[in-house]
Amino acid sequence: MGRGKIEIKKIENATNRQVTYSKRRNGLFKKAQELTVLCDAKVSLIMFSSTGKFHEFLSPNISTKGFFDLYQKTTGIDLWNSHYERMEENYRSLKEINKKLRREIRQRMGGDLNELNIKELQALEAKMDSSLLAIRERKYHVIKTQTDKHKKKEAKLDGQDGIVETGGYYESTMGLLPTGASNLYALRLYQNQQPPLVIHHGTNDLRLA
Amino acid sequence: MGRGKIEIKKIENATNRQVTYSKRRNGLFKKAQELTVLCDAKVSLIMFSSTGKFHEFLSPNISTKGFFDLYQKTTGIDLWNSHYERMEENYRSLKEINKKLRREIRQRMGGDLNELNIKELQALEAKMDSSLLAIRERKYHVIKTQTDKHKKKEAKLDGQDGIVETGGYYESTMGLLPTGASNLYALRLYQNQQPPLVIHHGTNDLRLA
DNA sequence: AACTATTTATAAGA
DNA sequence: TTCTTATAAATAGTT
Repeated sequence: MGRGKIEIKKIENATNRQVTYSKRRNGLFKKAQELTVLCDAKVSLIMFSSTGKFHEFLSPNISTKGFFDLYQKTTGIDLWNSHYERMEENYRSLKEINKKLRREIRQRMGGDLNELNIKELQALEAKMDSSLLAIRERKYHVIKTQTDKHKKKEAKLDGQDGIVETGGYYESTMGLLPTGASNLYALRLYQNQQPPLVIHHGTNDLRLA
Repeated sequence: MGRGKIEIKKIENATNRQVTYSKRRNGLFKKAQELTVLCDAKVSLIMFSSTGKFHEFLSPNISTKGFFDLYQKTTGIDLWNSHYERMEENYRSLKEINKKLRREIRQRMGGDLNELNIKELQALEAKMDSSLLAIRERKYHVIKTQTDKHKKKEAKLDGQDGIVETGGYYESTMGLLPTGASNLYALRLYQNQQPPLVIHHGTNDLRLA
């Protein structure tokens, strides 16, 4: 539609190509706009020129995000959504577990005890008792071992870095996670996730699966 | 461009609108196709009719996923990606914290003790001791209160549901999370997230922020 | 960026 | 829907 008919194949002259791109792009956008209005349709039109320039048209009655969601819902094409939702679910689950683990610890430290009834208190007391026993046994064992070592080698005790190191580890874990990990990486991360924590209260023991 | 000029406003007659949609859709696709070839451009054209019917054109030289990635890369528009990445980051962080919380609990229960040195063992023992004391105190307090109540009212003890209920809660939390939550919900979820767990080892107390 | 001769798209009718 | 065709609109090549 012009002074002469043209064949539909790549325009080799770069300048010409750019001009035609510009003209036809506007034409396309206008048509998209008209279709939106005339037919009450939702249209998304995105284009990149051969030089990488970007232009976009989107019906005013919808957001890009909404359009994308609609696209997925309609096509059933799953680019990332199901993964995303599973991750979201897992995220919530982890948060919930975390909350409970924290409460567990708090109670074991003697806090939040007014949330517990007698039966629970007794169970907790018993557990703590046996735990304390195990800790003492272990302590004596370590002391004995080290004392033996000491006697044998006349060497100093080493290993003073335990708790402090652990503290540092906690903090670095919090703040220094890498950003900008790719989605593919996330997918792998998800697939390698550890199995869920299962806590058996029936037998009154706490197993960490 | 037809037998008569038309005004660009919504076509009220549904049949007419449908016909026009169909015709103009084809026109748009043809133009998009031509632009792709003539100008060596990448074009994505997606449309939904007012009746919800879906049609799409995509340049043959790219995939939908690739197009979307290109879109994001070029525009820098952050539909979900930064949210997604932050969530991913948080997810990893939570997993890490979870792991540590579990270890914390295991140790408080008398397990994994061989990871600790004497100093740590002594600190743990002391904490456990004072916790046990607090638990016992609380237990006696509850017993006394309930005994008093009992004497006053001649009523039975209630509240037998503590541990069992908690166990059930754990399990339901694991398996019965809702699926298909919307992304918007996820965003809110993220924004409402609790602040990170901070554990101070320097002062040898464990605070849960 | 304009102009304009042509080609192309399409509104209305069948 | 699909075809037809008169007419509106888009645009290729030119300035």
